[in-house]
Amino acid sequence: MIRDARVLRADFVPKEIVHRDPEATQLSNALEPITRDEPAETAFLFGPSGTGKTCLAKCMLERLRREVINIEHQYVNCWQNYTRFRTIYRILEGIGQTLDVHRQSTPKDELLERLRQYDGPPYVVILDEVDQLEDMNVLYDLYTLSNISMVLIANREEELFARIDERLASRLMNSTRIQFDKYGTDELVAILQARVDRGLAADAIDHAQLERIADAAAGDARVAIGILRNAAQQAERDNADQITHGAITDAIPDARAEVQQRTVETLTPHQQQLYEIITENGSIPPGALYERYCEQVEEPKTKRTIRNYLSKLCQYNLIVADGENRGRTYRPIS
DNA sequence: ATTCCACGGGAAAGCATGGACC
DNA sequence: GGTCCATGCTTTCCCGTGGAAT
Repeated sequence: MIRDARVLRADFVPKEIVHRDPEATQLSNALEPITRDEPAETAFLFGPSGTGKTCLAKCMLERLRREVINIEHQYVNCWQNYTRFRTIYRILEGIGQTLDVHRQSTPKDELLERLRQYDGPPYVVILDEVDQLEDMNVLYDLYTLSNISMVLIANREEELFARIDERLASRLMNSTRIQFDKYGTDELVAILQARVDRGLAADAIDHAQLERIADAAAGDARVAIGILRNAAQQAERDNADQITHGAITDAIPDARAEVQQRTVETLTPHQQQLYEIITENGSIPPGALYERYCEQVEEPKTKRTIRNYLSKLCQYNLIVADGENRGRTYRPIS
């Protein structure tokens, strides 16, 4: 049934990107100066999740690396590396400069200094989920490094630029901004088909079934591929050589929940407790929430800390805060 | 008008980590 | 080994702001 499990993974980067030609061309144009040994234009990729931003960025850089012999690149997920230090650390890692960087020998900006002294082949950095950075000033620092080019990925342009300060924003005026829209059903089917061809046995699944998956995924390729993967794994467990209708039906809620579940697991126990209280109640005002939390937890943190947690949960799209100040309530994301 | 509650920025304290030095 | 120390990160404390309830 499953011939190549890798292509069913969400983070698999195909050689050819399906249905993103205009976007690919724009990105390619932004990166093109590199082939002349000049710094690339800063490129922004905006769009909802599962629209191929990360995939396209990785794919294009891979291609560029094949064409231009000499180029370094590094992918940094700012969700996991949201502090200034970690972001820069990861970037240094991409050029193997971290080995002897240790806390003690790292006065303030030794890290950035090292990047500045970098003197190798053109270096392109992909900063994914860049809106998760706690301090956008890193972008300014990175921008001032002429030997490093950036591809920045985020969901919403306005929200990101609202957090970028004036001087950086004005310098980014001439950057390339590429908008990604949700996939249509046909496009999703084509994406799924490509994975099926490479990853599954022939006849494992038919066109109508792919359409059904595509519909359920509502324009999100990551979800679509997740459904396909779960259904295929189910079929494999059942020793079936075809994916059944039932397997798909079962896989749909799983795939949606999976993304959220993974996020929840990255939270601390206290944060998870808060999230649990909120999901159990559906909607709850801050006062009651804090009370419940104190009841359920051995050594409760301060209210202020809980506010920090809550805003983190909001950022992670696990909960929403309705209303301002006094009238605020928290509820789980639907 | 006053009190109450919550928000969120900033400073400071606390905690864990891992090299330096003995 | 043991102690010291700089650093990054988390948590707490302090406080100004602002809307809602009294």
